[in-house]
Amino acid sequence: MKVTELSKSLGTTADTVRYYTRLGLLKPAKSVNGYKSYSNKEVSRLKFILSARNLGFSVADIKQILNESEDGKSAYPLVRSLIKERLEETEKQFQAMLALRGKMSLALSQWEEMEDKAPTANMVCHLIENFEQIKTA
Amino acid sequence: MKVTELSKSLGTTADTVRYYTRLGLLKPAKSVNGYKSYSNKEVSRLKFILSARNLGFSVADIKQILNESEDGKSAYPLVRSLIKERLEETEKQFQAMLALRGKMSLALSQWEEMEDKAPTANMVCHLIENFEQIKTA
DNA sequence: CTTGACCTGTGTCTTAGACACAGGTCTAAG
DNA sequence: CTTAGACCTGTGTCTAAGACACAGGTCAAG
Repeated sequence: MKVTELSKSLGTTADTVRYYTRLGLLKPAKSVNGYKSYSNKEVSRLKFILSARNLGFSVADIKQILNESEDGKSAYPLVRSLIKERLEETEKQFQAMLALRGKMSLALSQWEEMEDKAPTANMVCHLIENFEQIKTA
Repeated sequence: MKVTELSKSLGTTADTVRYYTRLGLLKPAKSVNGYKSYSNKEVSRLKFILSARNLGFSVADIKQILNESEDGKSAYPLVRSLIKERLEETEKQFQAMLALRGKMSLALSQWEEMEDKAPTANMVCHLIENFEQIKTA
């Protein structure tokens, strides 16, 4: 399997495969011509990596997990603790986005009815500065 | 006003102020000793920048907005169209996070009851690979 | 006159790839 | 046999929004 071939067979890009290879997550053999050659085992690894990414693990997480399992250890404890961390982070980001979304759509709806106004000496854009003042008031 | 002074007075960091200054969003005068000196006008600008960041505008957006208003134009139309874009993006990211959060917490709850198992030849971590299979089945 | 707290510019680091580029390789057609 | 075009190679740079590091300059207090 060559790079593009592999990437397409799993629905990803050649650049992604190259990236993982650079990081040492995939270890293709070298063909005589210098092309990278991915075995079935590498295909499984990539499948794993993509699944894990999909589940919210970072590439660094995946590297750790792969290391554990290469030592023949069970990756379960690590996987559980990592996903807990990631879930907490996701939860925080989620709440932040929720708040931001609310703020943005409130601003947008307020602004839609207002007439255009030029900047003044002490204000760049009344919309934005006033919005913040109201909110914090 | 010196950098740290300014940053603290508006509840941000010196690095952030330096960053905006590097980008040309803030234009401090130079003191004799070479230190940057921020006027009241710069303080207002920073206040504006922080408000806009808070509302979801990117730094590049803000740069545009500042340019408009420096030309004495009203930034309103630009501000409205930018926030629409950003809101759409935020909405997409929000949905993505929502889905991810669901997937993660489902995985976590499933995994918590399972016993540790070592990796096998064709699977790095059964937890992850099986989870994806189930989901896509 | 030294110590410590502040400042300066500049450069590197972060994520997860995307994109570019110079050059090597393979395949098919002329 | 050659050449065009499609693929591959490694390497380097770019993204956002700062955080952090570092060598060196400046200042107030003791």
